[in-house]
Amino acid sequence: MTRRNDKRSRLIQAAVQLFQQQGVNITTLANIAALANVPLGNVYYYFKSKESIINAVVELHIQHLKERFQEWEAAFQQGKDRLAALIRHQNTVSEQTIHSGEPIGALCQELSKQTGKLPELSMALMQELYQWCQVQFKQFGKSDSEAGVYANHLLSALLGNGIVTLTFKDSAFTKNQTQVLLEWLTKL
Amino acid sequence: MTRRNDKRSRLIQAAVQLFQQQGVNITTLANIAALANVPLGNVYYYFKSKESIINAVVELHIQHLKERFQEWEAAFQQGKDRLAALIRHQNTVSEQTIHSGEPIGALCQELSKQTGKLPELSMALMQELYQWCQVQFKQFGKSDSEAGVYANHLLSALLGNGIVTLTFKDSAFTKNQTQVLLEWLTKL
DNA sequence: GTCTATATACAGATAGAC
DNA sequence: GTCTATCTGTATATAGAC
Repeated sequence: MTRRNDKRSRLIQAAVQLFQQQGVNITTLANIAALANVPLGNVYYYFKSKESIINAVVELHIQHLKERFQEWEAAFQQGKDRLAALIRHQNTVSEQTIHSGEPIGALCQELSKQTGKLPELSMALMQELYQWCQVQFKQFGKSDSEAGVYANHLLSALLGNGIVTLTFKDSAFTKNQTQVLLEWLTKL
Repeated sequence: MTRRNDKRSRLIQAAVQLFQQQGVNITTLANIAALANVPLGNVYYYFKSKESIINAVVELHIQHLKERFQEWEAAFQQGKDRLAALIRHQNTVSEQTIHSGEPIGALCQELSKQTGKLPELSMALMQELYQWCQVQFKQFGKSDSEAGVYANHLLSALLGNGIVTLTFKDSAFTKNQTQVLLEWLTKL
């Protein structure tokens, strides 16, 4: 790993964190540079614009999703169990959700309202999540369209719960929603 | 209605619209003033800061919610039917959701990450929605805690579906989620 | 009450020394 | 490759003429 990549990835890491905590629009390049311990002017050696940092952040989220999906695919044979892992994962990060909300939902909401290529990018991120869920539902016998409806319902519930938990600043909203979704999943 | 209130309410209306379409952080006072046909400098005769406009916008949302709730309470005797009206309402504005998302969820997500009094304000808005749902669930026999869990699930599903529909820019996600929620409600 | 002009602050982005 | 200094644009907010 070169020194170049080291600073670059530190900047991306810092951006991921700040976008999540404060939102994309509020976060300045100065914020990111400061958290990454990189001088402001140097940022432009690694990224040509703020938008290109956003791009890199979304790509990283997609990569992290893929890694997590691979873990669950290796750990669980059944689609139901894999989806249960996704639901439980939400619960394990509930304390973080209190302060920053659900990262992917918040990011997509913000980027979808932007101009330029950002909306498409956020669609790709959401698609990653949606398709994986859909595949898991199909794995245990649901049809294409059923699986789509269920994936939509599951994602909506998870992302929306991020908003509720963040707004009320109370992880109890995540905890009881987790139970409801696990019961729903079991009965499918 | 005095001329003063006329301009003031035009500014609030414009802010409601722009906050919904673009988000709070991106929207400038110049945007709001232009849409309301009020010179920029004049805005400060009616509002002492951007934050006070945000305040007024949230208050208006709360007022609109109360009005809608009163209509549904008058139109339907049963809590179940009232909640069904809330679910169907989401479907009637689905075309708007494609472009701007679900207004209250988006607003709360943004304001909850801000500093100052805005997070409390967004909590009050969400609380309005949450409590009304909870009351309706109790109306048809659910206990306090059951009603809380159901209200949480319903709100999460509705607000989260706003993110999914906005990101994919496809109202089909709202339509099939509406069906799922109505069936879920019927079986409770 | 209304509006123009402007002060102030800070954002994204660049030039160029080292 | 790295960093300082700075340009340029634009946001919030104010001063003050009318």
